Amino acid sequence: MNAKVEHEERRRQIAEALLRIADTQGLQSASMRAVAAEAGVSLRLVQYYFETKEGLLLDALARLGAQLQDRMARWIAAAGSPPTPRALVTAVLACILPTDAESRRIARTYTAYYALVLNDPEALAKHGTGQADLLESFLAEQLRAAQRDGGLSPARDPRITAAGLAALVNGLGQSVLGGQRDGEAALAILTHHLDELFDA
Amino acid sequence: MNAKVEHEERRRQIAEALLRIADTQGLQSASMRAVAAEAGVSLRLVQYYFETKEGLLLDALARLGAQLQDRMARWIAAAGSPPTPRALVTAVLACILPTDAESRRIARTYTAYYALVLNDPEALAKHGTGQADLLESFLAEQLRAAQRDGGLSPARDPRITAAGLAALVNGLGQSVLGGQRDGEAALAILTHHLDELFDA
DNA sequence: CATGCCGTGATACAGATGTACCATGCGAAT
DNA sequence: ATTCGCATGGTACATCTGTATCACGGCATG
Repeated sequence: MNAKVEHEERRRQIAEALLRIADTQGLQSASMRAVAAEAGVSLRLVQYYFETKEGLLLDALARLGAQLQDRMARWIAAAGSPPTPRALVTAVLACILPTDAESRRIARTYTAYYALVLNDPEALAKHGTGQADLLESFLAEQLRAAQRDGGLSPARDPRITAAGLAALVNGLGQSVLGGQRDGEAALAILTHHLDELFDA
Repeated sequence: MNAKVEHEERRRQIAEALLRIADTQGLQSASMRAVAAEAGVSLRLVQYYFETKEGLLLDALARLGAQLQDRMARWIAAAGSPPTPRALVTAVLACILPTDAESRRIARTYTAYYALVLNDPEALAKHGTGQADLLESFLAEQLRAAQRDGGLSPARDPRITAAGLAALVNGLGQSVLGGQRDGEAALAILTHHLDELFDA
């Protein structure tokens, strides 16, 4: 049916307007009216397609997660075929770092949500740990594969090393968003650490 | 003069009420009226001691920074006398990690400010890079000292390693606040990485 | 043709928020 | 004793926010 397709299209249009505002002005500026104006629709329509504001926020957050997953899939695909474990780890981590417009947008928007979700324990339980745990598991698995291939010292603990790498890129991303350094400097620090990890 | 002392005392009382709300409910819940109620004073007094809300937010942020600096000074003092460079690095990094009530409070409150400041470029320039750069410089200096003492391989780049450590603890802190793991697990990951750094 | 549902618009409403204004008490200085 | 400045209280005001309500046109189905 055509109506349903347009429905989803409208929801996407409105949710992405919200994400655009969250990126450029922060979530506290994303009022229903501001989202409506940004999306070029009336306030009533935002209400119509998302009954409540919480619904809109949650839907947009889900779309943001999908966008990040898309980006990661693209960077993984660009890691070569077949990719080495080291290439996969490098791709995934570098992909998260705010080095270009898209990753900066995603990082900034995630940060906007982060502070909001920290004081909402139930939303935290639902959306918080899932993606991050998945990332760390993936990294740990690739590190184990690298150990089997001899590209990584067997003395390293894959789980702990994976957690450290994930935390490192998150922290580096924060420093980039905070203006402490630019994306290239952060990437240089990351690759430096990866070199030390895989060459020792 | 007594009046001035009370003045500062009132400002402290009100600013700490703001920080308490930012910690427990987030900065978006820290309205003038909420701060007044939390501090046990009238709305008019909050206006009187801080002409504008922005002034209150900035003052409270400065106090938060001082509290973190105090905590770091205490942890440095507890690192032994004379402390080894490694002990200093460990103390400073572990002190930032949200492992007890105070550090969790500071980390949560900083996060609340973080999202707000990200979309205010001028405030970002003033408060953003200073503390973080200072921390990294301190860490780099201690790493150089460790290299002179033979406790750290001279092959490591102090600046890059210091930046990596700072980013690591920030990222670990994020994961703790997000509920991905508890403070002890984060501390275990940090000490594991420090062991690998200093023993290799 | 009539009916009724769906998308859309305009607007109303209640509450919150930052700030401004007026008033009052009180201690000190003239 | 009067005046003056500071600390404090109460409250008004304009604006914004999320949500609810009323209204209208179109289109399909009976």
